[in-house]
Amino acid sequence: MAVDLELTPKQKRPAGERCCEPVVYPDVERAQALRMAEVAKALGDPIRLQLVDVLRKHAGKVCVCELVPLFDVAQPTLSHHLKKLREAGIVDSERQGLWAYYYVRPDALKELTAWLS
Amino acid sequence: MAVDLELTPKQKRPAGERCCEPVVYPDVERAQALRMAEVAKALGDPIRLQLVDVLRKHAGKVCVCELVPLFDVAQPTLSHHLKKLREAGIVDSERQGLWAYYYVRPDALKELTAWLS
DNA sequence: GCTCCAGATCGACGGCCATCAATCTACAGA
DNA sequence: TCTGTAGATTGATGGCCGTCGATCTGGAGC
Repeated sequence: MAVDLELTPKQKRPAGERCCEPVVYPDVERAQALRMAEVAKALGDPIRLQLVDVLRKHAGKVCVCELVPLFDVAQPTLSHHLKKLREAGIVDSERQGLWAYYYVRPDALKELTAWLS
Repeated sequence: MAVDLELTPKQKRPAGERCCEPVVYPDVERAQALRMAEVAKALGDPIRLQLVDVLRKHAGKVCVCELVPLFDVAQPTLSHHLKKLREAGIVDSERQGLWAYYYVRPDALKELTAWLS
C-alpha cells in the first residue's frame, strides 16, 4: 500500500494564516452543561417560567387550585408543566388531602445562576 | 329560561376551607416572561450552553472553525445551533473573508440573570 | 357503601427540534 | 477564470413538546 504524501487541508494552511487564537475547551464542563441545560430547558417555556416566578415570590407552598386560574391553559396542561418542573428538580410537591402544594426547591437554580453571573 | 339557582363549586366551598392564601399574580411579568423564556430555551441545549460558555470565557470573537472540532456534531448542526443563539439575541457574528467570528452580545443574559438572582 | 372533587394520567393531534448528507454561496489564491 | 475552502442553507427523518378532552385515582363528607 502506498503512503499518502498528500498534505491534509489543515497542513496545507500555513501557520501564519490562523483565523484566531486556539480555543481551549475544558472537558470538566460536559456533565455540568447537561445539568444546567436541563434546568434552562425547563425554564424555556413562558408558563413554566411564570410558575416558578409565582412560587418564588410567594416563598411558601402554593396550592395547585390557586395556580390553575392564573393561566389560560387547561388543568391537565398545567399539571404537565408542573411535572416537567418537578422532573428538572426545580420544584417539588406535597399532598395534603385533596390538595397538592408546590414549592421551589432550595438551591435548584443555584448552579445555573452562578454560571450566568 | 330558568335561572340556575344551583351554587357553583366555588361558592359551595365554605370560606373556612380555603386551601391556602390567595396568590396575586402581577400581569406585568407576561412580556418579560416571554423574553426570558426565549433566552432560557436557547440555553436549554447542552451544545448551545457550552458554545456560550466558550464564547464567554474567551471574551472575544471566536472563529467558527475553532468551534466545530470541539463538539461531536457535524458542521451544519453547529451552524444551526449558532443560528438559534443568534435568533435569541444571545450571540452575534461578524464575517471576515472566509471566516466567521462569533461573540456574546453584552447584556444579552442580563434580564434572565437578574431574575434568577 | 356512595358521591363529589382536586389533581394526575392517558391518548391523540399538530408542530417544532436536533441531526445529518447534500448543496449552495462567497471569498481567496493562483 | 478556475479551484479550493469556510460557513450557511436545504430537505428529510425521527423524536420530543405543548395542548386538549377524557379518564383514572384517591381522599372528604355524607
